[in-house]
Amino acid sequence: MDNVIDQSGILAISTRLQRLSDALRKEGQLIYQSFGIQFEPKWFPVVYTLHLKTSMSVVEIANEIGYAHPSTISLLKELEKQQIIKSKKDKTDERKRLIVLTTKGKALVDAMKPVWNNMEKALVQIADNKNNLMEAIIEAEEKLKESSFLVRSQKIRQ
Amino acid sequence: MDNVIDQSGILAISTRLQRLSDALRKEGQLIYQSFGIQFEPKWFPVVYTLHLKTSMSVVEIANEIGYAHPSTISLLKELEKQQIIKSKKDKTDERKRLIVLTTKGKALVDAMKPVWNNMEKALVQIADNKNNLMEAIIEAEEKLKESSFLVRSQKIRQ
DNA sequence: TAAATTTATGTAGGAAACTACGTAGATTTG
DNA sequence: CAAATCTACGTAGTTTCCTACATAAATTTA
Repeated sequence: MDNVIDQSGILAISTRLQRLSDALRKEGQLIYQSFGIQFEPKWFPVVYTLHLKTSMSVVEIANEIGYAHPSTISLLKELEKQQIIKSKKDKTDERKRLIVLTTKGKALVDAMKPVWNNMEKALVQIADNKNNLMEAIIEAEEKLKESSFLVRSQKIRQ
Repeated sequence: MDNVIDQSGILAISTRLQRLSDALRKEGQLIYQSFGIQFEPKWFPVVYTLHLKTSMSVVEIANEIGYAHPSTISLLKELEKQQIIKSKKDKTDERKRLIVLTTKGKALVDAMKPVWNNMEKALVQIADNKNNLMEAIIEAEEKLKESSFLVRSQKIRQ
C-alpha cells in the first residue's frame, strides 16, 4: 500500500489483476525453462484440455478454455509448428478440424507433469492466504454471472 | 466449475486473472458511457494520480501507477490529445517533463467522482465475498515480493 | 427442396500492456 | 574537470488476448 494506485483501491482492480497475471505468466515461463522444457504458459489451457479430452474441434477447445476462437486458432498454429498438436478433417462434418496431441505432445505432457505439480505447490503458497485468490476469482466470476458490473452500477444509481 | 480450465485449477490462474481483468475493464467502459462521460478505464491510474499529486514527471507517474514508462508515455499522449493533461519542461532539469491536469481535466475529475463512487459500490458487491478479491490480490503480491514464483518453485524442487 | 439461418473456421486488425534500445541531459568519480 | 555512469524520455516492435468481418458447410424452414 505504498503508492497511489494501491490507495485508489478497488477502482484500479482491473489494472491490479492484469499486473498480477503478467507477473505470474512471465515467471511461469522461467520455471518451464529452469526445468529445461520448451513450453509457454499461454499454451497451457489448450494442451491441458487436449490431454484430458483427446480429440476436439477448434470451437470446442475455445469454449472449453474460455477464449475467443481466433485466439485459439493462433495458439493452435503455434502448437502445430512445435509439433505438439496435429489436426485432421472431421469426416462427418467437413467444416470441422479435429485437433489431437501428437506423440511428441503426449510425451511433453508426461514430462511436464512434475513441473505442473511443482508450480501448483508454489502457486498455493502464493495464492492461499487469509483470502484465497483462486476462490476469490471464482466467487467474483459467479457474482458477475448473476448480474454484470454494468447492471449493478445501474441498480445502485437509481 | 464447468469447464476444463476451471478444473485445472490454480495452474491456469494467470489466464483467469486476465479474463476477469478484461471483463471488468470492458464493463467499466460501458459504465462511463452510461454516465455520458468520455473516459477510458485504462486512463484511470494516470488521472487519479495526477488529481492527487498535481505535478509529476513521466517516470514518477510510471512508478506511482506501477507501469513501465513507455506504457505511461502512450497513455499521456492519449490524454494530451483529449486535452485532459498538459506538460511543460522542468526548468531545473531539462530532461524532465512535468505533467499536470488541464482545467478540462480537473472538471472531468469532478464529473467522474460520482461515477467512481458508483463503480466502487458495484465493485465491492462483486469482489467482497467469502474471499475478498482485492485483499487476495494484495496478499498474493506481498507473497511474491517476499519470494518470487520462480524462487519458490526452485525451493520446492530441492 | 430451395432459401434462410446457423455453425465452424479463418483472416485482418485492434487494445493494453510489455521489453529492448537509443539519445540527451545530469551527476558522480578518478 | 573530463570521462564514466546514471536518469529521463522517447521510439520501435512484441505479446496475448480481443472484435469484426468473410466464407463455406450443415441444418432448419417454408
